[in-house]
Amino acid sequence: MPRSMTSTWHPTAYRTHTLGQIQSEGAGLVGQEVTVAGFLHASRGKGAMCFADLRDGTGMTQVFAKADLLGEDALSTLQSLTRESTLQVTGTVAQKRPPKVADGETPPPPAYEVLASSITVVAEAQAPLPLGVTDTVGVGLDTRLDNRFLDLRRAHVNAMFRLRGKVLEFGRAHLIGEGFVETHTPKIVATATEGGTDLFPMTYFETPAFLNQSPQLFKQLCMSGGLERVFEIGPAFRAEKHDTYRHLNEFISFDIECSWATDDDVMGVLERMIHHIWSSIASDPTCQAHVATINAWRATQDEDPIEVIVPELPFPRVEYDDAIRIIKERGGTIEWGNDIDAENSDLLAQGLPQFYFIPRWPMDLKPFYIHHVDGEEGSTGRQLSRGFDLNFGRDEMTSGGQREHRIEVLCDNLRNMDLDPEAFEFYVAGFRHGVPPHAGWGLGVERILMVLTGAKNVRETVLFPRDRRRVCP
RNA sequence: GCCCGUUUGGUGUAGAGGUUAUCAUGCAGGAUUGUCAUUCCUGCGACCCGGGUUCAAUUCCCGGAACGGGCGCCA
Repeated sequence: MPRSMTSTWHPTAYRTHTLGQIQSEGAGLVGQEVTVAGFLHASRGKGAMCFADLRDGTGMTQVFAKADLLGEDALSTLQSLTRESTLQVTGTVAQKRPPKVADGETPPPPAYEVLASSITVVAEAQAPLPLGVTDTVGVGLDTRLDNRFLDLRRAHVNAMFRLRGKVLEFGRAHLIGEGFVETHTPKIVATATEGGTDLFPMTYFETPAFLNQSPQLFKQLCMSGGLERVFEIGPAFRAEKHDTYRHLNEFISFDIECSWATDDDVMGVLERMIHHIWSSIASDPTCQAHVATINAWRATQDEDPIEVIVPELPFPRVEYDDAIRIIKERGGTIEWGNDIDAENSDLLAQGLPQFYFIPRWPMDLKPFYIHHVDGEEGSTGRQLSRGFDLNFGRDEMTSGGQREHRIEVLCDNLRNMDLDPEAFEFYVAGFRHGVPPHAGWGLGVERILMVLTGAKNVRETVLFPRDRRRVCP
């Protein structure tokens, strides 16, 4: 499996080096003139000298300024510049004087700074800031989201989104390695794709249309089209007026569909992919640095550090039938045929500290496109399906299953669920001229990120979340 | 959609029927400093909106708005 590529930062019109390079390549740069740029993270010193911490996307470097090198005017400009202003600094690289350390303590590794010879204020930051980028005082989520551009400058928030990118990178790499092809399906659709959930209506020229709730039906048509193994990472829209820590009205769904496969086969794909993501993050130094940044913040908030614990393969499987029995044994109120609600999920999750599958749900709890095998019945004699969920603790990460490829059964399912096969003709047609048996799943990217980063609210894992009350920014 | 709660400087908070409204952070000015989350001094800055009760409401009551938590449903 290809490792994550090491990124190369080329010089740009605004800088010769990144601030990260000043630190990582500092020994070789001492005495050399460089131009760097970034946000003014902090500045100290109002007298004859000034220490300014400059921050860019790669790290932080101290700029040291004295009047004899920089000039009186430029020095006082720097000293009066507001936090978070952007500036460009030209100067020579030098090794920082090591800090005083108490006896017995080991001195820190050498660090490098820029002795400023000229500065350009690019864009001044208005004060006061709507939220403090470097402050350790807590900030309410709503204030943060209203000012997300500033919130993102905070180290632990920035680290969250860099980790998000890595999760997608590792997940994508794993699926490509298993022979899956990346695809895109339409987000503007003419009919309700699955029924059940509320959709956002829109107008497509003169035709009523909707934002797609999932790529489900289209990725199945790809199976009919012989693409064999596809995946898609894309948005899904749900007009549900829910208001919880784990729901969004726009989220990113990580979907696969796989031909000549059963539910058990694609559970294997899913657990191998998650295992790959976790083990890649655990062994990637950049990711570990992001985790450390998040943990440094958590420490200031009296929160326990997060740990990247690579889950063991295979993940536990607790069939629906057993899940109901276990919940009852633990005192939960539930009947065979009920969905497993949050409270009962808590009971079930006892003793299951990580990811676990719940396969073989009752057929009448699953959508029309889920396959069933005649004769597979639960303890009450009712028909089971080949649908499964993947949970972490109480939270559902994935739902998936083997799909119904038998056209007569598919149409029966539609009718049994009060849906009209005519309305799904574009989909049903795909089963009329030969189709492989197939299976797949959809994984909530944000929910996976909650697990990885310890975020208690799904909104933390999305740049600009869309929820019941928020469409802006 | 249902239930519960919250709303105090830019940010995060404490608090009480009558206070100079607490603390932290921030901001402004000053002193100190090749600093390492500098330190110290001085100052600035707030009770969500409407109505009611009361001699007096930011505090109690009602309504609204905004936000947060729980549930349903889902990924």
